[in-house]
Amino acid sequence: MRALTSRRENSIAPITPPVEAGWEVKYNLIPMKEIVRSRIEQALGELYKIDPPEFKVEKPKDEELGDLATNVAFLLSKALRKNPNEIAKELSEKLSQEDMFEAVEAVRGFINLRLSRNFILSEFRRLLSEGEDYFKEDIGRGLKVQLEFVSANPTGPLHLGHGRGAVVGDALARLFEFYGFNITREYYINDAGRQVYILGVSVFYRYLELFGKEGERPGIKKLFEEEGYKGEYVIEIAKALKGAVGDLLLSRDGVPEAKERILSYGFDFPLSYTSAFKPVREPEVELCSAFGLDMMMEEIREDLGSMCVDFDVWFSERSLYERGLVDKLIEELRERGYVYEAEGALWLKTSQFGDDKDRVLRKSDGTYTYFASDIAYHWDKFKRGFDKVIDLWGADHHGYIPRVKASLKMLRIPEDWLEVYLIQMVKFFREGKEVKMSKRAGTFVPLREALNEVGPDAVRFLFLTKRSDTPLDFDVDKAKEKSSDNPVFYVQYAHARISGVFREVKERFNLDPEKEDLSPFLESLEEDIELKLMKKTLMIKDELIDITLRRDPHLITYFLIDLAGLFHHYYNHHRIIGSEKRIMKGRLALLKGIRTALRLSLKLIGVSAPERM
RNA sequence: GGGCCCGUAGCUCAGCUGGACAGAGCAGGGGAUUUCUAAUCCCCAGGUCGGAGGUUCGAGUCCUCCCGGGCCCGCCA
Repeated sequence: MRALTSRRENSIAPITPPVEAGWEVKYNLIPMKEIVRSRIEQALGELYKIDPPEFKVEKPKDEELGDLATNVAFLLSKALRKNPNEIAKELSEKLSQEDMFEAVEAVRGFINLRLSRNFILSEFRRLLSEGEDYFKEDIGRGLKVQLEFVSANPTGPLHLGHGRGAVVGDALARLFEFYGFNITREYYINDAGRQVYILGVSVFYRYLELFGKEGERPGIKKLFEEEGYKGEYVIEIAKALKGAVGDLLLSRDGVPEAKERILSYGFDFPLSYTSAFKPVREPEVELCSAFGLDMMMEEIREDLGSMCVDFDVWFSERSLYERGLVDKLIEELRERGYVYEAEGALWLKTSQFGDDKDRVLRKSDGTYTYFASDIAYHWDKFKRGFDKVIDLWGADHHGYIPRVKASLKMLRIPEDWLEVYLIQMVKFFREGKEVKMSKRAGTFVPLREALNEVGPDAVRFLFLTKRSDTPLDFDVDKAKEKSSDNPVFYVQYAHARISGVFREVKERFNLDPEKEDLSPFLESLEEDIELKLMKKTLMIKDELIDITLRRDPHLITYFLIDLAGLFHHYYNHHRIIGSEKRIMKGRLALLKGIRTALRLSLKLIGVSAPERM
């Protein structure tokens, strides 16, 4: 996911180790890279008596070089008027006295650090005793963050692109929650405006069709043919409607009775729009709208639910109008001098704040634009006291960002309060051919179809195998394959294998690795790969924090595949059961730590961690 | 015409806010299993990072231009 503003602007809570805290305290409070950073900073202070620059601590490209490396010598070379390599050498010497490092080496200006066995073992023991809390940090400190995502129009079923937004948004929400943010997941329902009327027309037309009477309402027929929703689902709604009300809606007089019938019919989903229904101009069409909205929202909720995505708030656009918030907003903007009238419409001077041109708030026919209610919506979010709002929009809305940002500036809302990320389209492939999606023609591939065929775990995982602002190809046939082409199974299998070993051990040795404290036996592990596995597992802490601050949840799938791969390799080359007792126990401890990391990471992307497969 | 995004191995994509010889999976070829699940593992191959300049000690990464692909540019939602 790429930020629209710079990463620095976007960062919520940079991890700044408390200056006054001693090393022992930090040792227990911050991720690996930060622990190392603080050691380097201290060494710099002692050596050169200077304020350390903004340097990097990162994994070297080649693992052979070390566990971590820093570029600090390059950055200091100007200030100290010294050759980077010379600085690196001096610093290496200093750092090698630390017992957390096994080796510190200066190579062409880089400083490569290898963590000591003792340090890794002590960290891993901590992981075993703390479980997933080991990876946790209170970065958010309760900061109120709202994540608005999906927000698909309730005029049709969710398609794959919405599913992608749901998965990315939910994963972000889970990450933020894990790191101490107070998260609200919100879905904005566009239940106002013309599209809702068109939904009603479409449902009503299909309803008439069921009685063979569509020809009797030429106005409805024409509108349906020109603008109606042609998808199969509209027919389903019409059928359900007919089931509940019979032929009552064929005459306008039947509308009040029809409403009562729907409410008492025994639908097992909430009928909030139907309950609130009040006839205005075309009661039969409007009742169809209300019932259509109820049924669509139910379907949307179900689809999201089957991917384990749920929202704290389902926010109705209509409610903004009912509360008079749109009018109030326009009044507010007018007072600030940003609103003017031209050609019978009401305009907002967004061009003053970076938009290409001014935008219409109220059309000359007196109705409001979607834009108007959307600003009102964000204004309302601000007034609800969120410290930060993150929106995930479909990529086709990208041109919309400048005008929303401009209007927020007019309302004196801080620039970095709103972050917007774009979710790119998903192309659907079946048998190697693309299945085109078009809502109007009704040929789009609903999310439900993919979920039924492929299953929620694979769908979620696959949606996170690519950065979300680039288009994604979704190949159903591949997704269904239970092969290594499908990385979700590869990762889940690693988890299932560990669980399998634990079951076996319980049975054969009456030893329960879940309950028993096996951490003292880590000492008996002497293979390089075992140390490597520990390091990789521990470094997940750094990865997860990074991913959260960068809002790049797709990277989770990459380190999962990486960790699972190393584990599978290990598993194929080393016996756990059958090795010497103390080694077996050490290996069980190792597996337990790995499993904790796998479980947590899978949980954060909402994928299940099966005990067996 | 303007704006946004993308262009890395035959294919699908990573590349951690400029750093050390450019990575993974798939596809292709060859091997491993009487053992804790073979949905696994091991070995082999492949790229002038779309092109050209520039900034820098250092560029796949930043800047400019060009080429190619996608999306968006409504008093639609």
